[in-house]
Amino acid sequence: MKTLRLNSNDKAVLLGSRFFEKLSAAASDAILEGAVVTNHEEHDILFQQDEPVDSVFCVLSGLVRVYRLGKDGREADIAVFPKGELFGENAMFLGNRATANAQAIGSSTIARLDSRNLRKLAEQYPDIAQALMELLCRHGQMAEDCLAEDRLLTAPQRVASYILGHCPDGSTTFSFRLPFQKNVLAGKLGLAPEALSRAFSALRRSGVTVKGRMIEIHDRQALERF
Amino acid sequence: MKTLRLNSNDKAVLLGSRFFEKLSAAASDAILEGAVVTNHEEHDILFQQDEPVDSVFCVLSGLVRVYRLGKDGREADIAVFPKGELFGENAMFLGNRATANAQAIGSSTIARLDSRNLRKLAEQYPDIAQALMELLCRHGQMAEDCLAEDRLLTAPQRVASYILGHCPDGSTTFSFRLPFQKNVLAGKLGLAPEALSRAFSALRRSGVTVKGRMIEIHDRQALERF
DNA sequence: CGTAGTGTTGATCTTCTTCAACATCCGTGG
DNA sequence: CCACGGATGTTGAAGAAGATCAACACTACG
Repeated sequence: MKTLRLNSNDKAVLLGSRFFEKLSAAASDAILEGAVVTNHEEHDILFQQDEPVDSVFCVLSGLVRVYRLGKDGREADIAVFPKGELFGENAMFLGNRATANAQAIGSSTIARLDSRNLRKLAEQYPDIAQALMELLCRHGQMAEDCLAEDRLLTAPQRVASYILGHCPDGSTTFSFRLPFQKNVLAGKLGLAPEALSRAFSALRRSGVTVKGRMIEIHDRQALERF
Repeated sequence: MKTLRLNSNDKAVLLGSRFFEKLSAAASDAILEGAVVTNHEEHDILFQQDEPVDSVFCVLSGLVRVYRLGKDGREADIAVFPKGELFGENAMFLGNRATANAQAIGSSTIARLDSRNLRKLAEQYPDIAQALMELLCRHGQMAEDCLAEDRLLTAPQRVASYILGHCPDGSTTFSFRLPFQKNVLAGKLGLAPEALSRAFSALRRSGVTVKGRMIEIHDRQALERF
């Protein structure tokens, strides 16, 4: 795999991300010092469970799916990360071993930040430590949210919840475009693609229109009650 | 609720916990400065979703269940914490609001560490920041593990996995006592109590004996294959 | 225009929940 | 010490929710 230096656009994406936004320029520069970029085709594997990993990753373009493998080869998605999100930071605290697999969805550009460096910097800059804690917390929260939704909600309810998550608070009517294929959404929600399809059918009766990747919500309240 | 100072036993439990073990005495003292202890009966609520929380908690004795509530009142366990475990640290990074509920299982003693103080100390002592990151990472990992197991394993497989988690690596035969009622285990595994019961029945045919809270494994390999 | 990839629908099967009945365990008070 | 009652756990039967498999539709793109 060819590794490149960051170009200015890469840098802009990184600095605009949740992780970097509160950091001083000095801290950011120190982290990005030595960062590299790789390009990936659809389905490329970025790292695999139990293998050594010495970077923290950031999606510069495209999408990354993080998942675990079952003994039978089935896959369970843990998270899907869009442009601007850091991931793979867990390995840093667990002996530099990945606890999951990561795969590019569509062709993607990925930045790699040296985790040893990041760790050292976290000792030096309290801001970086703080940013790392917030990152870990967000990711923990994401997993807990998923777990709770899986256990409390049916498939159509999970889909409704996902849709509502994209819907600004005030509005009763709203529409948006899915940021990825339904395939991927199904995985993220822990559903078979067929189940997602059926869930959309069920929601259609509650004022949700689905055409391709476009979702229209005609009655927010109805969805919330679902 | 009556709040007490830490007694020497309380301190011993805290200092022996995963979180404190790598900290210097100075750091530990600084954190425990101003810590208080509360006693709770079974089912007491320690904090509730969306309510302000300004402490990080530690179980000194007993057990604590962290869970979310569904719209219909159903509950989904996120985690169960035994003696010596810190919890509730997420609120610290999310505007001091709890994102879940916490409840004592059986009568329990709980330490409360001021989160504002802890946060300040994390800036000052890199060790503390490091310990916090490891805590967050562990808890995130726990949630991801649960999520993956929920999605990849059937009820008997999840129970087998739980049992294997208590079984030292080398042994083929092993026995241990459940650290809590089956009720609680069911919740932790995301199962109805009946499903847990049936899972134990299924495992009995693979060399697992269950009598009260005692679990005996007669053939580790058989369990792993399950 | 044809083909591969993606999504939908139907039918069936498995798994788990739910509800109800029953069994077992345990502490309390007679 | 025994008897009782409540809590806890087990078992059975019915039902709901999803998974899976198969067929088909739609779309995109060469």
